Amino acid sequence: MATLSDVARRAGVSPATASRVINCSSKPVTDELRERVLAAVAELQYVPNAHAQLLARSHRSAVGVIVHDVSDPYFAEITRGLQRVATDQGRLLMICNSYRDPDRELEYVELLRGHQVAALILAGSGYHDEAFTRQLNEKLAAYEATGGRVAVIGRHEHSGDAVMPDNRAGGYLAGRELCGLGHRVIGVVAGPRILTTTTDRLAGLRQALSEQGRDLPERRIRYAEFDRDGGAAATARLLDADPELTAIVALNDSMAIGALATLRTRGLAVPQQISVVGFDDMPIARDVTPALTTVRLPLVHLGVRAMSLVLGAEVPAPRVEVLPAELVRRDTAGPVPPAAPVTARAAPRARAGDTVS
Amino acid sequence: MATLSDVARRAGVSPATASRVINCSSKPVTDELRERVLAAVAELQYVPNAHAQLLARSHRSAVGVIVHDVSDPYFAEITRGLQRVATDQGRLLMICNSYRDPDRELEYVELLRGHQVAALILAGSGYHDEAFTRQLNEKLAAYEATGGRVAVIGRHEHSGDAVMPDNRAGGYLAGRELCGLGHRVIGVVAGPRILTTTTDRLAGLRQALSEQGRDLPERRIRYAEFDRDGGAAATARLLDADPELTAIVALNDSMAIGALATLRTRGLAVPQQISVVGFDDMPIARDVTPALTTVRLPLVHLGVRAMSLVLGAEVPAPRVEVLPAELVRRDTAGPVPPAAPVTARAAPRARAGDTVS
DNA sequence: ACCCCGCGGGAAAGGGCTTTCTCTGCGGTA
DNA sequence: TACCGCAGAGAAAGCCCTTTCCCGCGGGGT
Repeated sequence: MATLSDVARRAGVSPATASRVINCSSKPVTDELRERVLAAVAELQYVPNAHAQLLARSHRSAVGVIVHDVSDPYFAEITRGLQRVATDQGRLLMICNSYRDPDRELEYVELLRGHQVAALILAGSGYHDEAFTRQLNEKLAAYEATGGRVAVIGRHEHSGDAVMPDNRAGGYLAGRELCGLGHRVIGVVAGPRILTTTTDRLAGLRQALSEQGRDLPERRIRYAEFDRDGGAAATARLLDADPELTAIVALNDSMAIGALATLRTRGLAVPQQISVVGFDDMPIARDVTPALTTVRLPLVHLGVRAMSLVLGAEVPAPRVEVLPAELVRRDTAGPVPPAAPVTARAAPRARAGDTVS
Repeated sequence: MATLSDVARRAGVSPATASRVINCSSKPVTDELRERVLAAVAELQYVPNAHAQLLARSHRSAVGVIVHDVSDPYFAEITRGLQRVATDQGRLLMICNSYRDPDRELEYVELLRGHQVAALILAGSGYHDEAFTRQLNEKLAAYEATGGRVAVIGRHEHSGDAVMPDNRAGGYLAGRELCGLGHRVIGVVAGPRILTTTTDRLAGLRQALSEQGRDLPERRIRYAEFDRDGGAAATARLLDADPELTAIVALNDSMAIGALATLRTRGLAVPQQISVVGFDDMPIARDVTPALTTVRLPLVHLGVRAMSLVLGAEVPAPRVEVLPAELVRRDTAGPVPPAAPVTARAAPRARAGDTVS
């Protein structure tokens, strides 16, 4: 790799001058030398060593982001919002996937700290895990003590800036909608119970039901991975255990899509025989058939706000912004059926698998 | 930020010793000193400055990846494959989105070079653009000249290692399938014509049709963005121009989903009135209704192979691996309808928009 | 004619780490 | 006892860049 002194030597100038030309420093350089340096850069295909630059410069520019999984549309949307603001300010984003592994999350905090990021954003659910939360907070505090800025999205554990989707209100909206449609026997396809997102959404749902004098017994909740296959499996278990079900709330849209797949396999018509409500309103929700009724979260905006907080002026008091959820009525939630033909749902209809050629 | 010398001072040892302990160097250190250093590290919450390390160490460890958009499932799957191999080898991945902007792609090559990545992987379609291709090749050549490894996925422009999905064969499979089902009037919902992926897939399709003595006139092709909305719009234009259509090939699954949305809006039954074949077999393909018949590409494997090539031993001759496509028959492609009721398809049926509360 | 100022350029000091080289002091061998 | 070798620790030389500090020189003011 060509270095700055290679360029300087070739141009017949000192490294200092070469550096000044390359970085468009305010210090004036005569046109002739400038030309020579630029020519040398082009000939040698010189690219400054970013690590040396970051070491020599004092100010930190990159921002670290830890999400559960960028390829999950929920985080993809949030990340889009983060990117937008970061790009506007000429910041580089370092995105890390924790894959919902708390240990990996801790490691990434260290890693990003080591990479001298100016700020750190943690997106995704928190964990009901005392020990982990304490460790994380220690690490974040240590980072903040050295001037790093931190914001979290959708998790309460951190004491600093936070942007929160209103998960509880969203759960409440889903519950109220189904109650309004007359549903009394509602099952829940939930994410891992260790995630605060799961419990927050459940709490809102529970509140809506209890306002109608109904409760949500644990046997009508199935916990599984927060993805399509988790939703499909949980739905199957729910149906097996409770054939009376007239509605299912899935705690995110991926799980809802899995639920729809299971219902289709079992020949249950949505929403005629059973209703489904999802959560998040990810882009695909409108494209499944029937289109998914779901709770919309302003995902992109969540990212925009978090990045703005973290790159904005430092304020004494930590800021917590709660962004509202809203119900999006599409085609998977309908009135409770007059009488559910119990026999139909007990017998899974075989569905032809994919054929591949 | 605490530095190594802070740690050393606190432990009462030299920076050299501290470094050796922290990096588990092969040089022996007495247990007592080791203890002291470790204690100091913990107390100071010391994290090594990654940039200083990369500067001091000679060997490069990170790998750079340039994709069009990680949140696009096509690239998300490829990236999953890349990650898997990289993680196994303890490599950090730097992932950059070019958003299909050639200039940004060029910039990212520089950026990653500046970050001293050990290897560079470019995934996604190439461009039919002489000037750009030449520039890119120059930059890549310069990088390789300094010991960098390069591999491309799904693009021909680079002369070195490459992993290619068999786009042409995939297009052929889609065409043959529809011909076999009796379709004669086939429309194509295509991505941007500047992308080689588009033209390769089209070429295969064209070949399949011509083997049946049919051709694929340009008026039955609509080029649009390679995403859901592009597919929806292109399908609308296609239907308006050619009501005789009995089948549509979408050149990727996102576009196919857009196509299905448009067909649903217009009240056209799939596959009874019109068939649809997608491309890529992204995970959501099996979950739309009807489930999408599509051409499967081994996306994860594409990533696995590319990373393996680039991290494996250097060989004199550049390697080109072509990974096969296969047809996945689901529910969107059926036999050509006996007689198409032309009137039905000319009149778009209004569809209720989402209602939000 | 002299002094001072300011401009354009270079020398050199870091920035935080790794690693080679050097040094000290110990145990073992002849 | 004298010498060699080696283990374990530190000193110091980079890695590549930025930036401050300093110096020489030419032009304007008096």
